[in-house]
Amino acid sequence: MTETPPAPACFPVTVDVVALTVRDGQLNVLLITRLIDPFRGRLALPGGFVLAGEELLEAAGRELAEETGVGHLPGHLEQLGSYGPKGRDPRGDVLTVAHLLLAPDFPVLSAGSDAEHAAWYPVGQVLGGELQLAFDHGRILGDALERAKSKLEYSPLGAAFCGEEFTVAQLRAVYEAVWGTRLDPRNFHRKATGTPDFLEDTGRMTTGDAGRPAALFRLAPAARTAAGQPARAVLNPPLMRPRD
Amino acid sequence: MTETPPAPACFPVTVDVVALTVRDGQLNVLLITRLIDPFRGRLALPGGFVLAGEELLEAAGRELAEETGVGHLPGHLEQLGSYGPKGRDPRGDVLTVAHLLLAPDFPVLSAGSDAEHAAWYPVGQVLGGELQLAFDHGRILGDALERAKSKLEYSPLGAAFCGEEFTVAQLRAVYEAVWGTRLDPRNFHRKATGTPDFLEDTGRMTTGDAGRPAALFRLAPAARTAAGQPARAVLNPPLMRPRD
DNA sequence: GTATTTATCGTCACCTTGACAATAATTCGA
DNA sequence: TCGAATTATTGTCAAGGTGACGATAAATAC
Repeated sequence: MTETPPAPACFPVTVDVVALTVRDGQLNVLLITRLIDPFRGRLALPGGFVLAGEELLEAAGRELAEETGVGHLPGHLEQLGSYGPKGRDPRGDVLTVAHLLLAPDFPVLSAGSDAEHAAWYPVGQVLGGELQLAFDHGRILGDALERAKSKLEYSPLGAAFCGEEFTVAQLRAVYEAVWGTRLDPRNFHRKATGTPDFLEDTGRMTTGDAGRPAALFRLAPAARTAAGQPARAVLNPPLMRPRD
Repeated sequence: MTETPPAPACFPVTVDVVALTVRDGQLNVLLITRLIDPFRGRLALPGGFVLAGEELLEAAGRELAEETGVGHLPGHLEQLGSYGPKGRDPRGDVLTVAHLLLAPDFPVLSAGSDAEHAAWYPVGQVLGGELQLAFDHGRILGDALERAKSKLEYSPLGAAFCGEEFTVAQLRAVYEAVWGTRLDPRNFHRKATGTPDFLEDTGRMTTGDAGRPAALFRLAPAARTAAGQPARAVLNPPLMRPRD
């Protein structure tokens, strides 16, 4: 058999992004429709090659912005993990570094006809349905969901799905969508507002919605990074997700 | 994934391994002494280039085995995260995928004079002391420690530091070394033996040690993978680590 | 207005934790 | 050989967190 040359092993490196949001109480993931082979016509995670001189997070943010047409990405972006390089692309070995974006619902610009079309898809529909993702993106999505679920337990990252200010019920809807369970509103309210360094009352209230107005909260300073995004683990003991 | 750009961006890809163990009640990390520039003479994480046709975990295991001279790696190996490629190696952009090994203490073969010397170093000495790791390995080590600490909370992975069979006290020593705290032996015993699907009594006891003989446990089947290594998250509620 | 909806506050039993007493079963040392 | 020391294990108890659910507040819907 042929010997593998001892030359330093170089690989094409891509970044992929699992962008999650909650729309109408459903967890959604951002997917693009591939216009070229392999997997032409299939849905895939947005992503692309890392450019020279770029950091991984940077590349992930750039690719996502390019493919959705948004200027500034909302939400929290973090690295998920790396996959490959063996056997995940029929064209050859490609290493991909997957990322996870937890974001409030944002509109995806329907790009022109020659660009790949990006859109939100309900996660349940992607996993359970006949939709099959390109490459190993189904596995990556699965890992991303598991990460998202567990992050909500012990970090304030659920707030990344909400806007700057939000009600306890909106935050609860995030937990319910990500975990796929119903939570008792009263117990959730007690835990969310009672956990130190989690939520901060803005003093303002919602108006116009059905039912009693709700207090508006924002993330407490201790739960935010300098950039304003939720970061530090503060939920101790964790917000426990019901195990089956 | 997007269309292939004119010049697909390729990078040299390495794997690094943060191998942790507990020796004499102290958390230790496996480091090699670099024999070549850059950072000649400095301590660094073991690692090396990913070869064509290799998976990441495979490459990490191979490199670690090569540099320590052990045949079969004990313990639990998992991916930690990727770093770079920008600005971490003075010779150029290199992407590295860091890994984490939690293992029982194993002897490192002192390799010949021309090979890089691998040895265990107490983590406290590496972090606090004048020892400065090569490249961005100090940051990687820091991330690895944080990962290890949090894994012990909600997974049975502490047992990866022990052998096949172990006493509750040995497991407690692992927690104390990794977390850098003292734990009450009685409360730890209650939690460890009382958590379903965590420990399984072998029916055998220790002999010869000072004090009352201790019962020998192994990981419960539900906490093991097929390979025998601890895997599934079972500690719910978690084994809480004392926060400052 | 009255019904409905949603938010928020309380209550209570149960469970887990942290602190610590008590007992068991061995080795160590005189 | 016999206490002393050491380590393991079982309990006890108060404090705090959780799950289940009643009750009340404050808006919109009809």
